[in-house]
Amino acid sequence: MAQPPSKDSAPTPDPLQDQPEDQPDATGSDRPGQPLVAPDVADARQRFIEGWGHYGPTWGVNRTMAQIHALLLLAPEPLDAEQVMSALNISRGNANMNLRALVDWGLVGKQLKLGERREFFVAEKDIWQVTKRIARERRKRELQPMLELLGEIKEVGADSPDPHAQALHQSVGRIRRFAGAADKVLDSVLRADETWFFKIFMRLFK
Amino acid sequence: MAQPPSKDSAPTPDPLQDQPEDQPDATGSDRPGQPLVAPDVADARQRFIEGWGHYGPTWGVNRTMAQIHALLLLAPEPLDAEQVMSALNISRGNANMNLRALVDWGLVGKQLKLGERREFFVAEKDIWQVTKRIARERRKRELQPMLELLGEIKEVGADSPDPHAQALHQSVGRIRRFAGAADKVLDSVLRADETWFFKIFMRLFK
DNA sequence: CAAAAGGTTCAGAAGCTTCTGAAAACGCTG
DNA sequence: CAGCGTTTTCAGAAGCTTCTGAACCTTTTG
Repeated sequence: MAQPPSKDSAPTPDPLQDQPEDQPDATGSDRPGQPLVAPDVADARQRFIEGWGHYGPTWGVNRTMAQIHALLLLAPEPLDAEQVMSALNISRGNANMNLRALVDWGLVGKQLKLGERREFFVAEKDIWQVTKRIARERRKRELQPMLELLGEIKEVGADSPDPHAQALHQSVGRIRRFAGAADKVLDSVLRADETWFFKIFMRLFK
Repeated sequence: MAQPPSKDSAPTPDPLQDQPEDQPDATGSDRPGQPLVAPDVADARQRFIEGWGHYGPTWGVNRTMAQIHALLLLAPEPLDAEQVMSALNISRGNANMNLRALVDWGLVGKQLKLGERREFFVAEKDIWQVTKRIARERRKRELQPMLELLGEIKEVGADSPDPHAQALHQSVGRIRRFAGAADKVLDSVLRADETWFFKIFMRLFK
């Protein structure tokens, strides 16, 4: 995180490869430049999981959590902890911890099958829901505390002649107005029904 | 990053205090519950810088970078490296590195005063510009590579009877459509003129 | 051109986060 | 209530990121 903006002029920023994961490519296909020969399913899965894991951290979930989420997104049916562990080559503790975190975030649901003691996990597959969940969390954890702080100091320096005090007061004011607006926007969007939201946006930005 | 959603029911999530920074409170004011006695300017500055630094990482800039940015946001006039170093108690190397990163991100500008060899730094004070810069960077670095990956694997499994292949194909399709829409929205917003954007939004979400 | 002032670099230190593996706890079922 | 399959916990290990401080480089000026 926080490298400076890519200065390199390479048009393709970076192949999403992360850790090559010594699980060998289950296929042997060596995808050529042309998309004529479609890469095989297992390969695509792998690439998706790596990509999702790669960008997870910038959404606020760590890499393993994101990989588990990706795995579950692609699973046609619920998986148990054991399956997650072996698919991603992670330890029991790690799997348990991150699965729980995913459940806490509301990105993954626990499912109990009758007559089964194991717990199974299913990902929320509706990406819009996923986005809303994350946005909601981050609003609560980041935007709102910041707003509160800004509210507390918004009057400071209002009527001081000192340029430092004035600069403070003005900056805080500007930021507060902006953050307040953003908060309102977010709130509306998060409350809004998906189709309503999309209808408006699709019209505006098509 | 990536703690699970706050389960604690405490309504005030967390005082933005981060590192108490043994620079003693420059004021001695002990702000009471009521905002009658406004906290003093130096105290407010400090709190703002700490808060900004605290949330920086979730925006993609690290803590020190965010603190420097905050410091510059509140400064009535350009600061040089020395001032940044002593205000935040960081080393020369650290200051240099993070200042440069801020310049690369486009969040801070270098300013040369005539007859001065030192470089001075000014923050972009327009928060909407700041937001756009960050959004633009992240779009380029995260959204677009992901879209490219999704494009490459979008056909995989399309006509396979295997449920794994089908699940893959469907998930990838859903995510790709969503990401594509998000990308278009972002693009429009980023191109758009500030006032235009705000006009529409303020109308929609007031 | 020597000294001074400022900027840059980088190897190692410090600090955080995440992961592992093993032990403990849990909760059925016979 | 013993045994078993499963989940949870946690101390230490591993790995990453960031920070420091000192050496190095560059530019200006007496």
